[in-house]
Amino acid sequence: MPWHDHRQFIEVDTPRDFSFVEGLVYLGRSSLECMHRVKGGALYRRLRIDTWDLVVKIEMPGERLCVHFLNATPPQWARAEVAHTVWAMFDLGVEIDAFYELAEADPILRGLCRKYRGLRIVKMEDLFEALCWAIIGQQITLGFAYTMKRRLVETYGQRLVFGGEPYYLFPTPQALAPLAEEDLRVLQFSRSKAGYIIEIARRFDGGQLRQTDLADLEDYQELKARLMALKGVGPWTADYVILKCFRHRQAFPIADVGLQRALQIVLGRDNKPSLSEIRALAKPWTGWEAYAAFYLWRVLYD
DNA sequence: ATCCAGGAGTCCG
DNA sequence: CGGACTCATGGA
Repeated sequence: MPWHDHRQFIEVDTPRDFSFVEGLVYLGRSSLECMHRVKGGALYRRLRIDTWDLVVKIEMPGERLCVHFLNATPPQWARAEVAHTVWAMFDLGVEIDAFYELAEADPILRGLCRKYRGLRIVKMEDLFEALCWAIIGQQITLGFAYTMKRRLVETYGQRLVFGGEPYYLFPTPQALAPLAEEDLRVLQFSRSKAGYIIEIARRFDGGQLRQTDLADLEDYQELKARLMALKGVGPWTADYVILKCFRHRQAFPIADVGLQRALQIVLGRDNKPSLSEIRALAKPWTGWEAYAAFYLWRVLYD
């Protein structure tokens, strides 16, 4: 992961077949997103690196990703950490050639991979945030999900205003662990979702649940099982979170309504494919299911 | 009112 | 295990 230091900004080398623009399309897919902003071909967001609380602008004017430090000048070790974070954020370590090779032989993926070439999974670095977001998004419209997340973030996250714009850190487990269900119900969380999220916050806070422990798990099935052991985390949430947070590329949220809608569009049908149909279609995608899902979602953002 | 939305838990054979 | 039923909440 080679990077170049310029003190007030860093540059990160990028592999072939990486489209920053496609990453921005994904990140900018909803105007209701509260954790970052896409503006003028750049991504603006807050980044917590140990004790360093950074506001960064990420752009790609040339062959390298460029991360500008807007509110501080972090030390060299923290800049190195930022380079690593950005590398992971855009999944730059994945050798995507194998996926494209597989896609060329697949009637569904072929067109998608040609059209959206360079699109890589945009990751979330924080497992707790990913779990909360997935649980929030269960069985409700995305618009309402964004509203719920914004309320949670505005109420329990940490706000920083820079350049007249608000930047938030997602609520920590420590911030949510002491809550009672009613505290989230007033934000229009259902009783069950409130309970799930608070319980998971307590697991993190108590140290029984640690992202690093799960990241060490080599086996996808074991990781999925560990996530599903949490109340409120079913197959869809587990796969969604693995896709967004972990390296395992087998993750495939097959029950995802968006995925089904995307397949309906790509197949040019007037109804959504059944789970068994999707299973059959996804057979050739073995080992790259997460990328297949991410590319399919992309058709929803056009 | 009715159906849907980036599901999960539970129970049953 | 796979299926059926229940729960839960706002939006269109």
